[in-house]
Amino acid sequence: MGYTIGQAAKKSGLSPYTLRFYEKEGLLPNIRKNSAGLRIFSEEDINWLQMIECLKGTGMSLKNIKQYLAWLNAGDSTINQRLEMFEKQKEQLQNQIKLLNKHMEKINFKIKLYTIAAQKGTMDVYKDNPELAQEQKHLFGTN
Amino acid sequence: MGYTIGQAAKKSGLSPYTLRFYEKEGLLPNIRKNSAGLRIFSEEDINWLQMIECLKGTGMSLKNIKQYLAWLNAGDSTINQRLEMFEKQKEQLQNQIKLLNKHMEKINFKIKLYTIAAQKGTMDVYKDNPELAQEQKHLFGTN
DNA sequence: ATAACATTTAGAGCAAAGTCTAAGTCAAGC
DNA sequence: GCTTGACTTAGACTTTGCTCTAAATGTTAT
Repeated sequence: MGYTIGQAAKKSGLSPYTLRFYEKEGLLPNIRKNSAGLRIFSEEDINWLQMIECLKGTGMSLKNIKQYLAWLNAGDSTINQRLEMFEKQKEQLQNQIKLLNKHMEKINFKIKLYTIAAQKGTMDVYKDNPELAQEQKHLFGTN
Repeated sequence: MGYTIGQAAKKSGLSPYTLRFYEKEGLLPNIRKNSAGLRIFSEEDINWLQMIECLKGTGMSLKNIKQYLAWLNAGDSTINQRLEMFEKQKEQLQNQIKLLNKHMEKINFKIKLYTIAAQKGTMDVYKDNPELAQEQKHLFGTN
């Protein structure tokens, strides 16, 4: 029926330091304390930590997460702001994934290149594999 | 035949401050200077900046990028380290993309939820849409 | 009942990655 | 020949997000 800070840390993958820090910052309101003054994290608190991880992991700053929390606490009058926030976050996330896929292409090319180079023991691979030069230019060329 | 720092900044999307900072940190070796002492960025320098962006964008620290640069400069004897580095980076990137897709599911759910809530003007949406509660639990439940 | 361990607080410290300031140089346009 | 604007340097400052320290208190196992 509730987790200590250490247990919550394990469940969430964050450190106890981080959890205290988040509480200090106002990102974890309403954490209960037991008679000895120890924080008791509820299942709900753990879920909220997961939401924080989701937002943080998609590039939202703690400051903006705090804003979202404020809207949550403000009730129904902020539904539209919250919807708008998630829509923006979605768009941003789509762009982020697109960008990462582009990065993946470059990394895959480098792996291909270095695999050949490793076999030959030299970076001088273009003469035997002229198509690599083309691909290189396509992936990295700026003009 | 070469860009000033301002032009290179525009081309790369970084600020002049950042470019100077990168040079100070040793991430941009061999930047030429003209007779007046102005930095002249070559096409190659711009391409290298793109590679930095790729590595940084996939979570590599500047310190590790510097290590890669050191391997590049060391020549053929470091081909295997570089290959290994890119393979690790690829794996990490795959995990990152997987995680972002999970985050995307949560965000899509929130958009669905808030869209309904916005129509109704209240967060009390579960009674009319009991399937949402299920989905919520599936996406956010911890046990 | 004592050692070992987890937790509490306030506040200091830290690492990463920039970002800016100040004082000076230089080239171009009016 | 003077102003405007981009550039130079060294070095200080900022932001974000933790991470740790110290001293005290509480809990658990032996």
